[in-house]
Amino acid sequence: MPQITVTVDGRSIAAEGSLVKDVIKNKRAVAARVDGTLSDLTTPLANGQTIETVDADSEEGVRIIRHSAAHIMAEAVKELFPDAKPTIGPATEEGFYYDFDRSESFSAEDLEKIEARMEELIGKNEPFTCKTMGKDEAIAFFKDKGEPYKVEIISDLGDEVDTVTIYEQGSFVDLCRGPHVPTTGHVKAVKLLSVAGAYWRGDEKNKMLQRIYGTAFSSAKALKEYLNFLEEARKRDHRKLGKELELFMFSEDAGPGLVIYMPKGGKLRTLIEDFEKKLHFRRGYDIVLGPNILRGRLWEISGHMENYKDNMYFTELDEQVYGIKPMNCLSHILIYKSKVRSYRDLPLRYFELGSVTRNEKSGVIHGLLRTRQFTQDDAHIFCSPDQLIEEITAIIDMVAEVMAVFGFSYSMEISTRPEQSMGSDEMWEQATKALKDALDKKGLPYDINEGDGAFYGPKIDVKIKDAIGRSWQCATIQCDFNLPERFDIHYIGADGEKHRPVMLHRVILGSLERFIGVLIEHFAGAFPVWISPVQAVIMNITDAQADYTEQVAAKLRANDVRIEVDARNEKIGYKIREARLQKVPYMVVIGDREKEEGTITVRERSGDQKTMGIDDFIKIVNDAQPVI
RNA sequence: GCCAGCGUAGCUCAGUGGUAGAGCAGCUGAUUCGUAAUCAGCAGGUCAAGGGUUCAACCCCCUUCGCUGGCUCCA
Repeated sequence: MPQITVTVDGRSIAAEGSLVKDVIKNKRAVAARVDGTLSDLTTPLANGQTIETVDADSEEGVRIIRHSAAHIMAEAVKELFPDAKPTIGPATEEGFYYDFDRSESFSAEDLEKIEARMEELIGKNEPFTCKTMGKDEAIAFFKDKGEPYKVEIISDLGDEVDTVTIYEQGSFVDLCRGPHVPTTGHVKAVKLLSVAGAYWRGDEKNKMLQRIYGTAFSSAKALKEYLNFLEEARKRDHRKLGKELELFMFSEDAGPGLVIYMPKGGKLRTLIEDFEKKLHFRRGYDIVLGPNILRGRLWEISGHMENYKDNMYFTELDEQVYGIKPMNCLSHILIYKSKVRSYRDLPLRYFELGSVTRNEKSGVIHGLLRTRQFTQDDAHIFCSPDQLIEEITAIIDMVAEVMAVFGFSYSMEISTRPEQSMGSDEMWEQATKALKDALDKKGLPYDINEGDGAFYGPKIDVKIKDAIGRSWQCATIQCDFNLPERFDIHYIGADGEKHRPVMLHRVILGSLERFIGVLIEHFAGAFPVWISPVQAVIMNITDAQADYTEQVAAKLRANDVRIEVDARNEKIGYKIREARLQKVPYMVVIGDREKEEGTITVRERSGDQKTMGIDDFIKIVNDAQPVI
């Protein structure tokens, strides 16, 4: 064997051995990057290669572990349920899944059995081996094994592909690009999580398969951390907290996906709305209000009938069709059209806390995060083309400002033209470019999300990140050259000629329902003082302080502090416990000492407390209001 | 909409083919107490709804509604 030299993790060495694993010292390596390509450790070495170790704990390493775990699961499933036909089984952000075609579905007990079998297979430390096969040979191979889905996948590969790789471990063979961990024993911690239906190739016209979700990690500790995270997420679930904190409810009698705000939720939402109204007035927006139903004809013009009809509800009045609005733009356009506009009037910014109604499929409804009726903090900006970038950047600034107030970090992406859409390619290009230019000008990074724009224009989506690292879509900025044309709106330019304005559709919080749901989970129900429905519970130690407690309460109320009084004949510990469970920011304790001194004792959520004058406390609460 | 699971008191949950239970919350009384649950008593349910099987159904079967986890879709 000739002597060869390779570069391993930046160090040039003479290779001893013939495989990648022979030159890697790292015991936790699960795979390697060979000249930049992810490869198995069993890949043969060649002279001059650059090899980088992929450690089990790295992001790529964990992904490979999960992918291998999916194969191990498929092996276990095939052993226990020979009739199950494997389809695909990739790693995902947080774990892996494998889809099977099987007439019966998997039960929770089946999952336990499969998981137990997986543990055994991992214990056997079976090697993963990779083979290359010609396409026709592979098709014959999987046909012979009775695996039609694999045959379909291979058959659909383009003509430029003439070989495929297959991986084998134990009794299981799968079509797979790899790479995989060297042996099953490298999957140190695995857990099956749930079963779900999933369409073959994600198309609802196709057959429904059985998907098993699981996750795997490089260590038992990492798995435990993940399970703790799931537990934490469950504790923060806004549906649970919404009930416990009496913020909102749903009623079987009212219908699914229809939020009913209870007094505390109503207060919370009103506070957010008040904040937004003030914010928008200050940023040069006008507040407008449109009707909830508009003539069908108008939705024809806008293109909704053609592109959005499935999401809309319709009603009939005086034998005429009316569409219940799924978006707020139409009345705003009508306001624009209500008189001749001059270039001097632009930009016009119309803001509406508009309730929209959309026909969401029954299966997608989810608490406040996905409802059939919700209220957007919506605005439409009509401007001249040369004002466009400036307006977009102003919105981006506003998003930054608002997210800072609520304490969210965020990232952005641009969504481009979807299949179902209207308008010319030039318009779309122009609109997409405007969005990109605005972000570039601000020097902000963004991803591209191909084909995910609105039917009338591309958009910038803002994904906010919550306290436990999950991201949520809230703000969106959409650039629209289409509706101005469809509604034939214009302004008179300095040249005395008619010009077409551009329209920006934008929301900052998005759906107030969704945003409130996210807020609940982000803060785990312990809202910042300024939006807490109840800012303080005033509690007396005994009846002896009842009069003074009422005086304190009256003064706080008179100074806009949102309080509740707990004057029940209960021990102070009991009152504190309840207020804590309700996540109230401040508890105001009043005993004989406070009564004599004319003070109050303010206890924070943290348990810290301080005796102070009533005015001091009023100042603390009022100072919690964000400055905008 | 599709696949799977679930639906018992206001809430969290036990329960069995033979006419339904606990804790908390609620109500009443006692206790007047300094930082996460004072004690006692009382009351509370067409077991999601409708149909079927059975001598008998909360339990088994069917249908509908709702919820949960996914798929598809999306603010």
